[in-house]
Amino acid sequence: MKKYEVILQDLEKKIFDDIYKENELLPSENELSKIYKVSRATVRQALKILADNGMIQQRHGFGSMVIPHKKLLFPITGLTSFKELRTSMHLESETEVLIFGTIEMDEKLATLTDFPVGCEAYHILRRRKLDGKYTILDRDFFRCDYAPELTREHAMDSTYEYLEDSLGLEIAYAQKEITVDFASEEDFELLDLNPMDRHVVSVKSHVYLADNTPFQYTESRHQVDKFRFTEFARRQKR
Amino acid sequence: MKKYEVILQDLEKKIFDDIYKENELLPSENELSKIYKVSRATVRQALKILADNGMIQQRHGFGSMVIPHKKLLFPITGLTSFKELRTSMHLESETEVLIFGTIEMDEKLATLTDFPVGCEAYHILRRRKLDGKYTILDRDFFRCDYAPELTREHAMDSTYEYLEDSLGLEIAYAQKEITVDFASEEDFELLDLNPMDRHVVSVKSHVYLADNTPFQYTESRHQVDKFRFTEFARRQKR
DNA sequence: CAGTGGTCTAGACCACCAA
DNA sequence: TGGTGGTCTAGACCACTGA
Repeated sequence: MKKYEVILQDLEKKIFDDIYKENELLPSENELSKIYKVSRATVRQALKILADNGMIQQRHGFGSMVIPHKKLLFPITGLTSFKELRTSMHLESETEVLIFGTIEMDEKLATLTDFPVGCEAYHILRRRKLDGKYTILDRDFFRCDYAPELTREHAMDSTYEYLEDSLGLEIAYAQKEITVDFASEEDFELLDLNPMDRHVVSVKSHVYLADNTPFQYTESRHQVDKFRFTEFARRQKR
Repeated sequence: MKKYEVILQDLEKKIFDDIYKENELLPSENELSKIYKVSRATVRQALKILADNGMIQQRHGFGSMVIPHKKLLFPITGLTSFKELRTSMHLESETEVLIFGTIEMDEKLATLTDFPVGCEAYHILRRRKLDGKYTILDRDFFRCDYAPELTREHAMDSTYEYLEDSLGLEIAYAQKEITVDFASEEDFELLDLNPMDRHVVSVKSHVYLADNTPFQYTESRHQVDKFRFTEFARRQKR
């Protein structure tokens, strides 16, 4: 493990365990570099990540203050799969695989997914049950050439676990879009929507590998009253 | 201007101007440090920001590749005010100030805004017209003790310009939450909602200053079919 | 004022990638 | 294997905060 990762995890744990309390200062960078016996640059690398994740607020000439976090619930900033979400929220849930097949990208699908025309992809439709109600419908496209031998069983469980741990794929980043769309016939058919609801929340994601290959396209359709998205955002420098 | 900022802006411009093209590599860090006559660490500081903003993808042992960006529309990651949004989208718009007053925080309001009980705050209600329709309703609370002499005129224009440029307030970060709520009577009264629509998209933000003071609370209510949120997200390291 | 974080340098070694 | 980015060091100077 890298030095800055050790420091990062230690600081995270101490913040979580209230050794460094909300609205109080961490030891100074010089002190931390003595404590961990590393250079100040290494300490700063760990602190930068804490700041990016909204755990501390660094102030020039003053110190690094712990941002209050106890009142916050689950922060979904970044790529978060349904399974991670479920476990972090401690909710009962079930996943049902409705479609598991492959499909070739025609012009229209290629534009949607950002895959090349003619590329073969897995097409997976999954339904998620939360608190006994069908709440989320996930449609996924994975490129076959990068994820060979993906099975129905992987789809039931966590696909990402298989892709990252077993195949060693490096998922790098995603471009997401959240909109509110009209509920389709399929939505009404497969989800427990309130008949009065005309809309669902749609979360569309293009997912890319470390080499910029478009690898996955997902659309997630949520019952409107069960949807919640939170974000920690730092003010853009101008 | 700091050296890394000069490099950052130069690289941004060259990416935007297609001198460094999509899916091609930037010069290596060693080359860049020769080009700009700085240390490699300074180059890396600029590259880190480009990577955070989704402009490049860095790969160990390979190089920094320009992420395709031409197909992307407006990215709203971070704190983006209505005015910035409007100008970046080149949309016609108007702002109307419906309420401009002050209010003292009782127990309930204090919990909502995260301000201390008894604290005095500006209460501003604004309506935004897009393409001739009333589309967005913004309710703002600003702490009076940090923003003295905020006027109706500031509210008509950009409040952030006044707060940051004139008052020198350092807005640091925000915690945002997006949900779909039932449209209230007020929403129906003040917005051009489709009578069939029962919902609006609600974006709630707590905004904090550099010293962690809760300074602003905003709720923004959007006509569902006009709402769109996009995000660039890097995969969490595990 | 002494102490803090922000910027920057000139090195070093390593892990990774493509050829 | 040579070049790449990732980590790390030991310094330096500066700008900012609070007392």
